[in-house]
Amino acid sequence: MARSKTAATKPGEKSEETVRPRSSILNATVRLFGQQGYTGTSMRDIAKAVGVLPGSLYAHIDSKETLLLEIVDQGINGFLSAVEPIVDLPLSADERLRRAIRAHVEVVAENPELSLVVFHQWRFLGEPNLAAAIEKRRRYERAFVRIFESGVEAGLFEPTLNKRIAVLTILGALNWTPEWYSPEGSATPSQLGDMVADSLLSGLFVRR
Amino acid sequence: MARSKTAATKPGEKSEETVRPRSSILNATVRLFGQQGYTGTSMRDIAKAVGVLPGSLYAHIDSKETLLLEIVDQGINGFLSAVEPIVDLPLSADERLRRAIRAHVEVVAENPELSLVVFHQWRFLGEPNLAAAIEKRRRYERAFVRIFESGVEAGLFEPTLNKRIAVLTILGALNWTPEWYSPEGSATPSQLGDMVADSLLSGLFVRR
DNA sequence: CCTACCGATCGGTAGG
DNA sequence: CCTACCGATCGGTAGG
Repeated sequence: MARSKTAATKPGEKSEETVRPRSSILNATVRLFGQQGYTGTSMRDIAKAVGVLPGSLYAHIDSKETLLLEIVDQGINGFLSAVEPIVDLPLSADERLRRAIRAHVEVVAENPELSLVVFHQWRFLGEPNLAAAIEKRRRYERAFVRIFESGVEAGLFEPTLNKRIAVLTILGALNWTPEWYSPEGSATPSQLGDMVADSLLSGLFVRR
Repeated sequence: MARSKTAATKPGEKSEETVRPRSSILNATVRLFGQQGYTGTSMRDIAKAVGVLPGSLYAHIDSKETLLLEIVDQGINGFLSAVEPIVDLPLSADERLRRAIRAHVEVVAENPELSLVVFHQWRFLGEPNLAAAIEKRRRYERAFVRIFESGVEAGLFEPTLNKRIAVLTILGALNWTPEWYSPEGSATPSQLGDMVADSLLSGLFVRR
């Protein structure tokens, strides 16, 4: 099995290693946390998936919760760095919202299991990190709020809509995408994002 | 099963019991499963919440998974029985969709924690019951598909929308509601449902 | 990364 | 519903 000790590689030195153990632990953990949840995954599950004995994991990671923290934090950052730059682009609000939705679906498609962890497992973080994760999630919501608000100000979006509910509706639809996204589908992530944007922006009624 | 009752009360006999132990176990379990998840909740957590020693729970329930099964099944049934009767009502598709959305939000508001369990914890059911739960979830989705399709057939809903994505968008927004619903808000569940329906049916653009 | 192991906690049961 | 307890599994560690 995994007979790959990379003692030959010193820090800073160029390495042609296949996969460094830390990354393969993180990858396996993302998959397991996504499928079974944080509390439903044991360190032994992770060790088995990596092909190592349970105790050996601790040569590369600090604790189960540190693993969760790294995954959730890196995961949220992926969404933030994809969507936040769109907020202030010199484009109409509907076009910016469409691009934000598309970006969101693309990030989900890049790693659906990571997205599942991001949306569902952050609750299990301990208290200093929990607050930080919640704050980052709020930042993400705010990006959509700002686009929506600028659309209302521009006279483009319906001002009588309840702003909070409208944004929560959009975010709900988006946060649910990792639940149904499948790489098997024929549509590209970008096309899927456009379809979601079509539904959300123009609603269901026939365009006349 | 579980014919274990307090010995003083015979079946059929009137009982002035305050809360029967079975119900208080189920109530506590819904709350804990909703907050900590199925795998994150121990039988000892439940026992403590009920005010009883861990072993005593088994006088009233069969197993942890049976508890989950009952909760998920009863929970899904609540959504199905609220929404399915609306599908074939002699009303326009948009009015039926609005009522279905309102009904969904009302069911969520009735017991947000139960809704969280229904939407997130069904994965942990074992195999005969898992398939049954998935089938019931599909039935729920089909109710919305049918309303949407009848709206397209009636020339009311936009036929160029991707049907599957449009319905998944709606369901995503709805399935996310227990994540943000708070009984503290000033709007009633029915009003909240209307706001969600406003966003989803007509989209964001100004009505002219 | 393995061997060997720790104390704590898990779901659940026998017998009252 | 309690007492008393079961074997299994948990996250994690010491020392190589």
